[in-house]
Amino acid sequence: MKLEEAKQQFIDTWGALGTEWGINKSVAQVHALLLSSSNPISTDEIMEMLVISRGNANMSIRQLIDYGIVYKKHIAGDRKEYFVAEKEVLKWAMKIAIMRKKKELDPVMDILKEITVATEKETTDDGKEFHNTVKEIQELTDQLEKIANKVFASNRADLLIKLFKFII
Amino acid sequence: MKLEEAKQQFIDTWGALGTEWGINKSVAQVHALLLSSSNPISTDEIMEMLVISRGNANMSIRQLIDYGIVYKKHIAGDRKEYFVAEKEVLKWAMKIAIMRKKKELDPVMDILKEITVATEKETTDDGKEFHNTVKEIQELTDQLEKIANKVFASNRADLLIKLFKFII
DNA sequence: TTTTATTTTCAATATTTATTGAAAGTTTAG
DNA sequence: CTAAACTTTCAATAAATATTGAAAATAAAA
Repeated sequence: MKLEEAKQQFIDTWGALGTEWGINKSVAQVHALLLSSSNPISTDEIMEMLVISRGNANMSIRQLIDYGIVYKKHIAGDRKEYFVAEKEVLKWAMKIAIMRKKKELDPVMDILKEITVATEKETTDDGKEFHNTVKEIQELTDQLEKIANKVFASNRADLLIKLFKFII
Repeated sequence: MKLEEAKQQFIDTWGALGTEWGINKSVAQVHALLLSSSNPISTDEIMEMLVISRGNANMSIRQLIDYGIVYKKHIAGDRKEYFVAEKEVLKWAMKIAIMRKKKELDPVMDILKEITVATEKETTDDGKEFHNTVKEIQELTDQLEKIANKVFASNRADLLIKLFKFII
């Protein structure tokens, strides 16, 4: 397999995986492209290499920058903006996890909590069972969130993985 | 908040969360509806309560049954099929996790492995750096997969959560 | 300042994904 | 067996989501 082929396959795979998990294909592909490149890349190069429009390239880059996993890089004597991806895997993986948790999971956890409280005083069997179901989900996500928060805060997920492998 | 209101909010929230994570809205809503009900529910009731078509209801139920998180329930003297959701949270959460891992993550891990091997002998700086990036991703996912497999196999994720809370 | 290069925005359009509903298939009752 | 009850399938359609591309905005150079 030639290098360019390998890179292309990586980009395609990343794009497909993103799609399945609710991440825009172009965003995932731009991320993969930047990950697979040693040097900073400009918007024009991204457009050309992924065959996407300027608008799409621009918005995808911006989203990755918002996630904090891609940085702008100024190149002396060039007016264009260049971009590089955070290459440390655990670092960007954690940033994506933190961002998605905050944006998508936290609001749901709040609602689960609300529902749990609101159904506390149900008297019917049906009401009590629903309360218990929601409460169980809420308590489990709560425990997982506490663990996740500690992992995120520690910034030493690598050590934790080692520890976990040792224990289990 | 009235019980019916609470249930509806649970169903809506579940549907929205599913959508964000690549799970069909109707599938997630049917799951939530079954979770929030003490008694088995028929296709007709699902159609009525969620205001969806027979085809959609049928396919959503089937998918949940395929996941192994919803069961058919025969009711004596009734020709209709009724359905109940697995109520034990950890049980269905694990089943969903296992299924998605197998279907969506495992193939990607295979490809990452392939790319890692295929770029082993790269000689250019660019080639070597790409190889390292992919290898790092591959190794991390590999470690996480091993942990996940053990957790899945143990069927005692509850104990592991307690253990983890204790350690960290 | 004016010109030119570059980036951003967003309405229009294309693509993908979800949903419908009626016909075909299946099962059970009479 | 035949009819009725129920389930499944899937082509057609609708809805949601992603992408384009050109105009507007911004920034740098002349």
